[in-house]
Amino acid sequence: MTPSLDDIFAALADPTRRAILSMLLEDDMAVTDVAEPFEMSLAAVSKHLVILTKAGLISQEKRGRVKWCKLEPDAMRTASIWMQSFGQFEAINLDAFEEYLQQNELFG
Amino acid sequence: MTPSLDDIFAALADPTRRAILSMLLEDDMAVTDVAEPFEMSLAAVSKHLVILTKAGLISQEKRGRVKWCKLEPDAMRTASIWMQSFGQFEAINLDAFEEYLQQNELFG
DNA sequence: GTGATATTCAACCATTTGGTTGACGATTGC
DNA sequence: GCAATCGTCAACCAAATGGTTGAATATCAC
Repeated sequence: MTPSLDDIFAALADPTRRAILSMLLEDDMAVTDVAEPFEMSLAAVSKHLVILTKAGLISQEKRGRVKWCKLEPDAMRTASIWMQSFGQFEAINLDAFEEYLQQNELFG
Repeated sequence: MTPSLDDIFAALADPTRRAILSMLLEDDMAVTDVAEPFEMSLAAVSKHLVILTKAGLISQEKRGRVKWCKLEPDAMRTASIWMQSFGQFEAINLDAFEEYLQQNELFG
């Protein structure tokens, strides 16, 4: 059951879920720690994690009573590749790209 | 009102809408012609086009009684740039990146 | 064993989504 | 002028979404 573009894009359409993915970019996290910054119930965050897992964007592994969440970049790459099929990236938006790089301090 | 990532990803999450975008990659099209291959009402397709327009993925221009639909790649670029951070830049257009670096004389 | 911690489950709710149909307002061709 | 064409609007519907709460299930620490 490889995740569909439907599932991937739908998962990415929610700001809470995108925030979770950004958090997991730093490091793997337990469900409770993922939920901590959000002003919603743990159960709600748990549901978001299920959606992200079904989309293939993260994986979850239970060790003891703690369930660890891990980013899985392949799914996002699938979506990215679909976008690239539009073949319009020769005119990539360099301003936005530069802004992105600076915001993320990837340049010294 | 610049479209949000919410709007863009939500718009991309539907297979009908992705198919419409692929069709518009070929050429600009009238609403009736966009709707022709789909087994749903014209009104339903018209709604999809509204969603794509609000997401900034297409634009619509009325000439006479015909409304023409045109692909607008900037919105997809916005989403693509957001996604790049999750793939360690493997999927980015390296030619564009190199051009960017040279234009800004960050290389010798 | 007992109590605290980690997480999900189940039932519920309001709102959104994706579709239908029929009527309607423009615009065109003859 | 009038009929046909293009597209949207309005009302409606079923299903999905995103949230809540309280109970339930594991697991850990002591």
